[in-house]
Amino acid sequence: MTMNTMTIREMCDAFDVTPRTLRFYEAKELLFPIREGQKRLFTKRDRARLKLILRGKRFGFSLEEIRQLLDLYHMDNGREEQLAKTYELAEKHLADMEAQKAELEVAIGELKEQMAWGAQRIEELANGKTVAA
Amino acid sequence: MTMNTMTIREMCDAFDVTPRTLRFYEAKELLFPIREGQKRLFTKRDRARLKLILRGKRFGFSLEEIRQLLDLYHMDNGREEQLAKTYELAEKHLADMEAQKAELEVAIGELKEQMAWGAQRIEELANGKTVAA
DNA sequence: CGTTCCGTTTACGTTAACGTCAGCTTTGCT
DNA sequence: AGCAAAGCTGACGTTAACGTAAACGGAACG
Repeated sequence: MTMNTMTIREMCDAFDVTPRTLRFYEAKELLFPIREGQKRLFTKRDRARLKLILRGKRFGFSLEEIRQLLDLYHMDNGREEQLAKTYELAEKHLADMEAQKAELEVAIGELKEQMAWGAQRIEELANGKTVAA
Repeated sequence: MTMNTMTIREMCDAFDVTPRTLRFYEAKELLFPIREGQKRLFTKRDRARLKLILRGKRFGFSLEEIRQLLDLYHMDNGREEQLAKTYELAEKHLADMEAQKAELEVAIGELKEQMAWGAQRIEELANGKTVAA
């Protein structure tokens, strides 16, 4: 059967991060690799979490924010109170992300406009040069 | 006629930043307020740039990246070479932003799924409690 | 005319997210 | 047995993006 855990190096290669980063995330309680003697063994759960961590980072969330969000992905535990709070947090982040998406669309539109204008300028310059030459 | 420049405090109120931030951006050559004696006066151009800076930050670009991108928004100067380079840079950023948008859409979808699942759990808990009470 | 703001410069402090280095086991070859 | 590679634990260094404090200048007000 396929080994269900990965060494730190395998993780680094798979996710393109350094060992330091993985240890750092463990220290910050974002990952919980099990120990075989001294060595860390990363489970499927760790891999799922790391994937979400890296994604979160790309969207500008802090590690602390991400840590809280990750609770959403193993909601199976925790009592009602905690569950509800986590859910609220998720709602906020969802709103955040949708706002971000909307703004991103605007920004993309504007950038495209600018680029069209820039392309025009460049073409004009090219023509001018050709003619002048 | 409406005064075309703003003091540092007016800027802070308008954009919700601190004076320190504006001076910092000036030091980093992101803004170029004119001077009336000692005091800074921010022009319409500065306001447009600041708006773009803050937007860029929300998308996770560094100030240095933003500074380079800002050149795109006053492309009127600079010769062909520089123009082309700036254009290339813009293309990269555009690709970046579109990739970010795509990923964001996936992430939003997944988060929604998780939240639906979480809502289900919460409801079950609520029902269980009601019955048990 | 004193003081209270607003603004300025200079400079050191801070936080997040790692990088880097030293020194120590453990493990796999040979 | 010997030794290099891989991992581990501190612990200090680094960068970006400001925060914060000290010390000063002009102007507006009672």
